[in-house]
Amino acid sequence: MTEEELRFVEGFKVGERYMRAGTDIIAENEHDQYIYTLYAGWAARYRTLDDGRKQILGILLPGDMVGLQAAIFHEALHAVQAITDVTLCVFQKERFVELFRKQPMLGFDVTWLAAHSEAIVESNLLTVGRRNAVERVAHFIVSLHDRLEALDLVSEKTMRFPLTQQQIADALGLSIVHTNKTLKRLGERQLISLHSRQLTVHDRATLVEIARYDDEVAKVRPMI
Amino acid sequence: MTEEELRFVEGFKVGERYMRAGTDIIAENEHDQYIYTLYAGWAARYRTLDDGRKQILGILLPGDMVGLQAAIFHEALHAVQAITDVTLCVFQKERFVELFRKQPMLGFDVTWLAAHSEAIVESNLLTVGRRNAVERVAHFIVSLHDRLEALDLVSEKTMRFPLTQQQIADALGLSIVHTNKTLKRLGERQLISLHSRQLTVHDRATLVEIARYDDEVAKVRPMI
DNA sequence: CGCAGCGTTGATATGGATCAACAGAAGTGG
DNA sequence: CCACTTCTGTTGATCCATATCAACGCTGCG
Repeated sequence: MTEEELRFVEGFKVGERYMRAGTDIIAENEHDQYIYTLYAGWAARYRTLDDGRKQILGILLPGDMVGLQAAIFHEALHAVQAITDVTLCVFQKERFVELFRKQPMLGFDVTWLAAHSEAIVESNLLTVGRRNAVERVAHFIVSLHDRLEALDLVSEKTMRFPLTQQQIADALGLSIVHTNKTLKRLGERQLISLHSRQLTVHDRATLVEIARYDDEVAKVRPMI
Repeated sequence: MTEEELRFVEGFKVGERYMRAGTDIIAENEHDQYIYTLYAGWAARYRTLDDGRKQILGILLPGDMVGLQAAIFHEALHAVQAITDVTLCVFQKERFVELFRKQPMLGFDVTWLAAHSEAIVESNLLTVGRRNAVERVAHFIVSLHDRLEALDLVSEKTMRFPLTQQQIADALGLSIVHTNKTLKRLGERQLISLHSRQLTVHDRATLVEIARYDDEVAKVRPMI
């Protein structure tokens, strides 16, 4: 990022915001005037059916952008919920178009992020559409593991893992009971252990094999 | 679109390309030097597991962009297959970055398209993760119906519908047999009829209700 | 004529949902 | 400090939506 771009982004920034676990950062169909970047904590994008069924579309980790869709369409088609307490960098939405005009290469980076986020959703769609329960859970864990590792949030194969089993179930299109049993089976096979919000991946290789995990999404990312 | 932008896009265009039904326009992990716009015909983006299970991520209709991901990541994470015979407008990929630099607002439109395409995938993820078979088929049909209507490709509630049942099954994460039985049931209920690649939607309202269809994706779109 | 691709239909199997009950942990108010 | 509630996780029993298997029919084509 050039110095000029950096200065531009700084000027773009309004401040920071702190939100409690469980609250909605963005509600479905809402349009607020800000875009965010997740600075610390975990969040989840999700959509719901009117009878309450819920599907988590993707997990957001530090560095991810929140509210791009809302910025482009003037209202979000999905909601975003804080999974843990969360701190966000806040940017002004009105100046979003300005970014494309004045710093075209930053505009390109935004497109990069949009495409990247689509790639993750696609990957989740493949999982939910065509993998069985064990494969789904294995895939989910490996892919989160790798993302966290890239952020240097894994040490000794162990990471913070603040998701409830209900949330895992909603991400994978499974019932909570079956999710529980599947997790337990992976534990019995010594592939993972999960206690008090700490996850250890003992045997990534076997998980990859079970999940038919295909590395997939590029690791390089623009700084924004 | 300003005249200047129009001229730019024209200069960007390399030519046209015609492809037969069934061929891959873009293969998984391939990187070719072009980006396309679907000018006529239907196509499908899909991903596969190594044992052959296949998930269709989205149906592409005339006007949709093909290969954006490939342009941004230098290789595609999904493949794109022509469902019918297809004609494509071909653009040069190397000049893609140039577009952002010289015509920032076209860059914004590209981001718009990326976000739009993500919204469709998200919608499909919700479908596959949380709707049952009837709901899935109903949702799939209504949403295609509406997209085709916006393109003025529906007359008398009837449209060309070139998908095989295998393809519908792969889009919805169902088996082909169950897809067949579900379609049949919708037919018996007088909601649709589907014969020789022609689909008639007799009762959109009931389908919407079954699917809990939520209009969702914006209809305005930039010209590109 | 024979084959290949697609659709159709019934019989059977099963993965995962649903139901029900309970256990532990953490918070809350008295 | 103790009841009480709420949230999350655990486990077994049962049910059912969907997958799988197996045949067959139709159509178009070389």
